[in-house]
Amino acid sequence: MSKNNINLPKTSFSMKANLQNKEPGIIDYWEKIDLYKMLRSASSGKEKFVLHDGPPYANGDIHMGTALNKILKDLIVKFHQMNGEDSVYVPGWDCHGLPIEWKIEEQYKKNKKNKNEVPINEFRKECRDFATKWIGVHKKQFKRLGVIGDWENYYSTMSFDAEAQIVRELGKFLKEGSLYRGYKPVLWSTVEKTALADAEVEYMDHKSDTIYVSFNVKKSNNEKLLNSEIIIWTTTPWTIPANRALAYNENLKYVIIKIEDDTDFKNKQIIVAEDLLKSLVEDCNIKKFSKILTFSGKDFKGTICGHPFSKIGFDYDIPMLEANFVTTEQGSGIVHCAPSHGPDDFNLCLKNNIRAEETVDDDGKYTKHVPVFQGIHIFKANKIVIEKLKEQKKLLSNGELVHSYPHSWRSKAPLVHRATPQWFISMESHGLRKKALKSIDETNFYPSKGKERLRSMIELRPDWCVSRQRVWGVPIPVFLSKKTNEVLIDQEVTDNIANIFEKEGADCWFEGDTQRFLGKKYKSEDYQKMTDIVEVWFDSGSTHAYVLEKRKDLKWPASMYLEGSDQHRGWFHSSLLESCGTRGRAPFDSILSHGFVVDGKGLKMSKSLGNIISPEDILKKYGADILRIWVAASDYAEDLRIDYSILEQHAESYRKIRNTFRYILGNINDKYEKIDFEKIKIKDFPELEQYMLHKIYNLNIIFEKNFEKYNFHTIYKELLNFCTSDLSAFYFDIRKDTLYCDKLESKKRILTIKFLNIVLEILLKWFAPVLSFTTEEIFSLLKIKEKGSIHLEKFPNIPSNWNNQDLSNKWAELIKIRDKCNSSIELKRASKEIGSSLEANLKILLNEKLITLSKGTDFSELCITSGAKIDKINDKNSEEIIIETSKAEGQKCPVCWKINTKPCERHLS
RNA sequence: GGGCCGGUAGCUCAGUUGGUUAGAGCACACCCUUGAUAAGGGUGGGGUCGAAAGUUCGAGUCUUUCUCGGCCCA
Repeated sequence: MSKNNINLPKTSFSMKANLQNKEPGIIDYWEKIDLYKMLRSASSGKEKFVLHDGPPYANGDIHMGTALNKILKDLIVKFHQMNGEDSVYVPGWDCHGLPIEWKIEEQYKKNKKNKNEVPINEFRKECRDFATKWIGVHKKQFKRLGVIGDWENYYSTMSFDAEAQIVRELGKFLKEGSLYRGYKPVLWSTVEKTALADAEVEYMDHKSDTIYVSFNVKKSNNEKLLNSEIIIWTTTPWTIPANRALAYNENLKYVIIKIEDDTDFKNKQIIVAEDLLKSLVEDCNIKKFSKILTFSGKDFKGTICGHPFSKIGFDYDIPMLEANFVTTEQGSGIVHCAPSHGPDDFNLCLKNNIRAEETVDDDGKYTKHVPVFQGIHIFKANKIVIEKLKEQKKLLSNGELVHSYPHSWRSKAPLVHRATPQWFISMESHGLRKKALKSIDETNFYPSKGKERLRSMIELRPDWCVSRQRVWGVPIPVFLSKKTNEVLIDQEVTDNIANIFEKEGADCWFEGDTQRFLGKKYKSEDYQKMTDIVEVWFDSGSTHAYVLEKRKDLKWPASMYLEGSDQHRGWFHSSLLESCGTRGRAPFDSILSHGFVVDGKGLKMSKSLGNIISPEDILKKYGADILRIWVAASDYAEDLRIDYSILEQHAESYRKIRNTFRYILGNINDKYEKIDFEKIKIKDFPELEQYMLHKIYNLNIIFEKNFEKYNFHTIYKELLNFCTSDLSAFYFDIRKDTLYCDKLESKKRILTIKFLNIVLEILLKWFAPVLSFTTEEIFSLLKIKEKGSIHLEKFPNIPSNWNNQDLSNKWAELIKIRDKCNSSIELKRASKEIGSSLEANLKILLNEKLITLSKGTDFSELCITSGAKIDKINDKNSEEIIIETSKAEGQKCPVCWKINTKPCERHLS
């Protein structure tokens, strides 16, 4: 008589998870039953929750950041779905842009092919194919993570309808008048006659002419500066004709010296930064000079200078502007600014209302905007500039310098910054900045710090440059009048272009008849077609228009946009601006941003540090559910650390959760019985179960409260603690005796089984968004529904009558006594008097208050001992709890293993 | 270099408006169990809160500086 008489747990749910091999089968199952479609039809008519997918770039395998992003999205989508909403997720991809263009060009390079000899649409087709290929790869990888979405009907920025809608969106800015043509310096190759992106630039040594040039002070608030000349230093003499301003740093000290050498500068006063005086004096070979005075950079405020060529046609004011990019590394501490030839110069001048203009043309020749030099090539201009400066007695000194300088990766020719015509969307002309700031106020941010971050960027940003001189993208759908150089603004033309793109894709812009875009109203020979393309942030910033607005299964605005915190300057930003410009408000109600994935020490992952972990590695070693736990358990508001010891820890927690399920499944023998929570008569249950139901009630409140704030790591921690502390170490341990040793028909055992069914259902549902695979494994094992899925279920409704605060208070006291008992038992165990707690008998000494409280409580059951007696403590007023543990005497019942001097009452025969 | 954010036990996270010996789970150590068994239970050790200075009767919690790290910008 032993094992045959007891009810040991039995289940087909294995202890070992073997997730890496089991999960793909579950994904196949979801595809087979078409889970996404089932979800949609099951929740049709429900309130929609739309998490609009920010499109990843269709290029290269996914990394941890992408995995984090997609899993987090999936968690939120599933939480809302199980919350009873119609939670729709349509994934998308970002396809246009330079990185893909670059990859194709690299392939060309390998095959000794020249991009310029390939017809543009052949090249574009290769880009399209490349993106298509990676969409396929990504799709597979995302599905493997357990992400449920409309994978068949995904969106992409290169679909014809997207390309058409991008044209329409830009057309709205054009029509409104906020899209304008301006100038901005870009890195330009005069050899290839093209703009280059940073990625196409190689830095190599280059010998430059250097000059020290003087600018005379014309006006100043500070009298002592009058009659002096400001000295600047530059390595690009050819930019002097394009000079429009001088920059100083108000934190530097400057000095006025009087030159006494017998040169062009004899008896002239010059101004330079004090820290650079010594090197300047050496460089310019100044032998004799006297210091007049030193002053703070702040004193420059309001100073106006004259151009060194003022006498030969450059007769305009050169204001001095404050700029913190001015340093004392080299030069004179005052920087000459040509807004058409440097990004710093450009931005500083823009801030001070000095616009850049086209000073140099595509070939590298000065334009008509530059007197004297018009038609001269800039690379031949240095000599002439130096000569003219000498003539004007403005050249303090000149020399040569070998330094690192940008060159074209193709031709190896040196590059220049050159203001080129670009298309901008004005932040001010139609109140775009104001609208965007208002929208930010009306948006919920998770975490809240995102709001400030986005706001400060919008507050400060310059006009939005939406044009790029590239090939792979949507063309800027604009015509310029050849006669007047004016922009053609006609809604009919825009609509016409969009409609053609919708049918044929944007490739047709680059070949064939131009007349078809213009329609009958205009003649193609009168107009110049733009060849720039739209920058990709405008593409993805418009997804709300061609995805949210166009699809019937979605809604505008989206409930949420969710991306990494870098997207405050990226997609959040461009979507906000695009939508505010065209629709007057943000395309989202809320924004959730997450931190970056870093290694176990908080350092970013990099090849050189060798600390990169790929999702693929984790899937192979642990499986997707462990990765999902990592996401759920981490605080996404900060950076998320990951390494193998962290994963190992989560895998350990997973095992605990898995065994919690296994214990339940084993004891119900895989036979799940649905319990109607509303019909439960709570008072039928023993107090222990009532207390556990109260715990569940409380946990549910925590669950709901934290779901509202998207605090998944709190939810996960609470659920894990519940499994570990409340179930495994407490309830399960106590009820083993009932489950194993009571007869099947015992009322207590039946109620215990009933309770296990309740907990099973609740835990399955609560864990489903995180443990998408494991909960599905259990769900299908229970054979609850043919073609069913845990993901079609809703979160449990916990009846309010499970709440029982009085009972909870009482049990808090009982558990305190239990803890004391355990400590006492442990002492006996340490002294080797007993081993198992069943070898112990307890004598519990309590005050009267606690004795009353403990009435009806069997501490031998609670503490899993063979016996427990309660007695009055000697000192009446004592708050103390005294436990005396003794070794149980008598016979061990072969069934329940309790030791008693009398035969076991439950297991007599 | 600038803007923003962050640094609490080995790990993941809690720490309300500044107030008693800084918490949880995991990991670890030891013990028990062998009827959840590559499982389960018990007990216990461990942090002075990135560093320093300051405000205060009192600071993980406020201020300043520094340091380390992350994102964005230059």
